Amino acid sequence: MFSTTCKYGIRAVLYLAIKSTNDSKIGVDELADTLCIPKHFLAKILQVLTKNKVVSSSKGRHGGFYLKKRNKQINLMKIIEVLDGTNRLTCCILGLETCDSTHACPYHNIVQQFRNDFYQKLENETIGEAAQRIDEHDFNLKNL
Amino acid sequence: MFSTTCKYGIRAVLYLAIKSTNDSKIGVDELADTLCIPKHFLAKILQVLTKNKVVSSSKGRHGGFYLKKRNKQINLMKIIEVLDGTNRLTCCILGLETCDSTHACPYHNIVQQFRNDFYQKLENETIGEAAQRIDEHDFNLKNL
DNA sequence: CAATATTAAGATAAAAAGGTCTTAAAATAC
DNA sequence: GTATTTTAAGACCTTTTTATCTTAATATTG
Ligand code: FES
Ligand code: FES
Repeated sequence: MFSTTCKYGIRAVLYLAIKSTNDSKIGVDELADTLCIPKHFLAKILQVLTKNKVVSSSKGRHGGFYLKKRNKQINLMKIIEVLDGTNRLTCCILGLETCDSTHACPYHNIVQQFRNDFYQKLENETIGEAAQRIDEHDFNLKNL
Repeated sequence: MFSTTCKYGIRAVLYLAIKSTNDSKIGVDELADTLCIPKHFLAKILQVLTKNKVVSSSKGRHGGFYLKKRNKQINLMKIIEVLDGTNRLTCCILGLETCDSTHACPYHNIVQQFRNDFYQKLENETIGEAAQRIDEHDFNLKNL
């Protein structure tokens, strides 16, 4: 469904949304350590996300990655678009060229309903809202 | 969700279920051609499926791949197990080590309901039944 | 300004997935 | 039995994905 890159990216962004503030940024080391993600790989992912204005960063002492208010208003789908492209979520589960109800494969109908819902959630929920939801329900982001 | 291998495999098996009989087997060439799948790659996939008794084959003149009655009674999940392993469908969508309600990631609940349904379908529907359903509703298996 | 901490950038490597080719083996038809 | 057709098997190549490493740039602190 998501590439490993994208899984790492989503988890990192959500973690930042919960734990970082403008005054307390988080370094790649800590982030990679906490979330059990290969450090250099995560660094690269965060660079891409930074370049695409999904996360913010600052260099030097007490620097690190963090989310500005503006970043928290971005919706989750944006992360996926940046890291995986949009096609990955919408293409036919059996790999057929077209995926729509007029060329439905045998599993299209079963899959489509769910995908619409999931898609909606990803498009309508901001990073900030997701973070809040995670906090409230104590959802998991780490490999414990 | 599925690997390319598995997508090809599923489509090929379902096509065989619809079109082949004991007396009219289908060669890799025709199969690959019809379904737009790289020939040698498909051959390899079919070998694995044959070795695992999901499809049947015979060599020589008028040989090819086909499904025996027994093959048609196998459920779809078997194909996936053979080609992708079972883990791919059940693991956490964010890549966390454990995926269950007590260690739910932020999307576990949204995903789990669908996965259960899909899983059920794959486990409960035999290849023969799927073929019949495809025939009835004219579902698509080819890249037209 | 100098020392230091940290991201940015990009080259490189390793592993996995996807795809091709060649030869062998088997079954059938003649 | 021989020629032919077809799968079986496995070596090999290519591309994509995942992961690592090195150096540069930049900001902060003192
Ligand atoms: S056509 Fe296969 S999922 Fe839509
Ligand atoms: S814990 Fe993430 S999908 Fe189940």
